[in-house]
Amino acid sequence: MISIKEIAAKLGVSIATVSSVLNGKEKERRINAALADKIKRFALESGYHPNQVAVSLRTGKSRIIGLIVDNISGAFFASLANTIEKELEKYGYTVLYCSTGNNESKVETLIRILFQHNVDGYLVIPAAGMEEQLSELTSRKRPVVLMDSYFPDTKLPYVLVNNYEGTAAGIKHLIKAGCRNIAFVCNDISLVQMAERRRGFVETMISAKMQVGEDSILATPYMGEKGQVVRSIAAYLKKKRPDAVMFAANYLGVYGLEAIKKLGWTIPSDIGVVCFDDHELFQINTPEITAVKQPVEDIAQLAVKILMGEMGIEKKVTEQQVEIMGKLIRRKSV
Amino acid sequence: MISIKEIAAKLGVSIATVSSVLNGKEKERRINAALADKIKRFALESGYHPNQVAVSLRTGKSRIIGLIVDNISGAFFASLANTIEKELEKYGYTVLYCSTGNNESKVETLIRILFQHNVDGYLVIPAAGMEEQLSELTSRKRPVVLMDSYFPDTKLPYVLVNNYEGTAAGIKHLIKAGCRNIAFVCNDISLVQMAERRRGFVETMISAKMQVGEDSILATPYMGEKGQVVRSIAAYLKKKRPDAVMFAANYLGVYGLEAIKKLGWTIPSDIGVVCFDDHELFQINTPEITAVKQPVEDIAQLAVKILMGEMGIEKKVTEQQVEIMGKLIRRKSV
DNA sequence: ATATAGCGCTAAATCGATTTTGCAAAAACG
DNA sequence: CGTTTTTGCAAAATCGATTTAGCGCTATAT
Repeated sequence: MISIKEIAAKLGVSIATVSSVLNGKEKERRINAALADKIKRFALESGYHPNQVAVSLRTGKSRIIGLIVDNISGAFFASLANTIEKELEKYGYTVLYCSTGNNESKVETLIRILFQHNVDGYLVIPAAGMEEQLSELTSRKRPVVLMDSYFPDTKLPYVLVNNYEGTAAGIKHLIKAGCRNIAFVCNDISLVQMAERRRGFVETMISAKMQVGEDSILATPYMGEKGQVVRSIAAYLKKKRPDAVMFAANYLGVYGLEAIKKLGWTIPSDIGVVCFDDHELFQINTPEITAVKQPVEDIAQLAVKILMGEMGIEKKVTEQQVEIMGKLIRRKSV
Repeated sequence: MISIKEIAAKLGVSIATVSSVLNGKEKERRINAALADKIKRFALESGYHPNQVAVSLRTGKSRIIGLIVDNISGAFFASLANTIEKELEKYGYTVLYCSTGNNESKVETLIRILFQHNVDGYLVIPAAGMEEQLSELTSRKRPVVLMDSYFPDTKLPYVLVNNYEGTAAGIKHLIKAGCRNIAFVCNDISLVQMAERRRGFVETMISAKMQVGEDSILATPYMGEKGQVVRSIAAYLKKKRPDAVMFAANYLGVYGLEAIKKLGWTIPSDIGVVCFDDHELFQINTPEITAVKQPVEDIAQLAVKILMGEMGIEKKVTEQQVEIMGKLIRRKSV
């Protein structure tokens, strides 16, 4: 690995001159064009690439973006990460991926490590307990953009699907199909997005003048073991006997399908099904399951764009707290 | 962010003393215990953490491991990444994840970027075209460990499932269940692992004195569009009419299930099914699909261990090219 | 009597870049 | 011709750490 020092020595000039030329400041520094050319040519031929660590130490920038999620598994994340990486590459940035594994204590360590590596900006799927640290980051001029969820009390930029309208679209679809006794299965996470989906369900039902009460909603524990969740859904459905059900998350939909299978019911004749957030399985299942698909790519793209705006790499995006419409994919389950 | 310089100034000692103490070299450098304590206490109280970029520039180490894959989607990768991150955390290392997106030209750039960030070691799911660069890395004392596949011509360490034995186990399971006309569906990738699975099929069939010929194997194009692959599998099965089929990859299994559904055949009465590599869907499908599960966690753990050995962090692992047995998960499809 | 080793710490070199300042020589000016 | 400006580059400071060499003195060994 050749360094700038060696180039300078080989050409008999100072490292300052080499640095200036290679950073395109030859005009500004009035470097002789012939000399500049010679330096550029030599750098190219010798395969010189600046040591990023040294650059980072001096400039405080790293050309690295931290992507923080609680868990890497899951199609949502996979698709998100792919798009983000693709987008960031356009700007010459690399992704440093970290998962916090639902572990609050790890969050602090993690963010500190990234900060000490001069990570320039952060894309974050928020989890409880990181609010403060993320605000701290922004105040230290390390922009943060949230995805998938947000903190209601902060002004941190975010991009996510419109949970309210998405759920409403699903419910309206069921109503239009003639369902009258609609149930809603969600989990007990106290995050904003779940509350919004719930609100979408309740308000849509009310404004359609349909019956909706406490027993229209099942909130299963989030961290529950799979079998348990399936059983609780089955028990709920058996008691409630709805003619349609909407699941508020894709994993709930998957479990729900198993519950329905266990009950021996047939979709859509015995029960109509819609799920918020799509899942690979829904395309393969018999019958295929109607779902509200999250615009994952749009979310990722916009998040990157906002981040780049904050970092001064791109034109600043003024609308910093954005909800994007999801798309109802009509299949065979209604 | 307080720096070592500020600590030294505040305590009226030299930077070197602070550095020695905080790096646990107080004994070696015979630093006065009282002074050492004072320094440690002050560092703790002031929340000092060394700037990793500066450390990296000086030492040439970064405490970062690069995880290079071609594509982040897919359950295999997700599970792998999770375990790797967990293991590396034990050693105080962070993962820098990068995907090459099946793009040969990106590989070079990517590896160079990582190298310039002083990435200490590499965990790689190999793809064509990275052979040379990875060898280059090892010769520059940046250890590389491969997972999932390997390069037959290099001595790079690797950890992967025993493809031959795994396939053989699946085929034997079918034979034991009474199947006589067994088909094998693989893809046309010219990577070692697929060749091994194929060999596992053919040799097991032969040694069981069962008929096996050209028409026992379907090699579908890898990059094919989903619908096309499904159709080609369906056409093949319809013509061949086997009483059992083994799919050589989980995505082939998923497509295969669709093909079988399209043919209107019932599993396992019309056709027995085994798949190499498990998939979430296989547990949910009716009937559940028997599969040879890759020991993903074991692979990840061992790969990390070998890497740490090469980096001198742990005792060197002598067995550097390892194949781990997969596990046949008996379900309802045979 | 001289050489060596130990003490506890500091000064300075170093990693590889960027950036500010400085300084001759050449050019322009009066 | 003497002075100021401009030109074109070099020297040095800087980022924040690690690490080697050495300071000046005393105690022990040769």
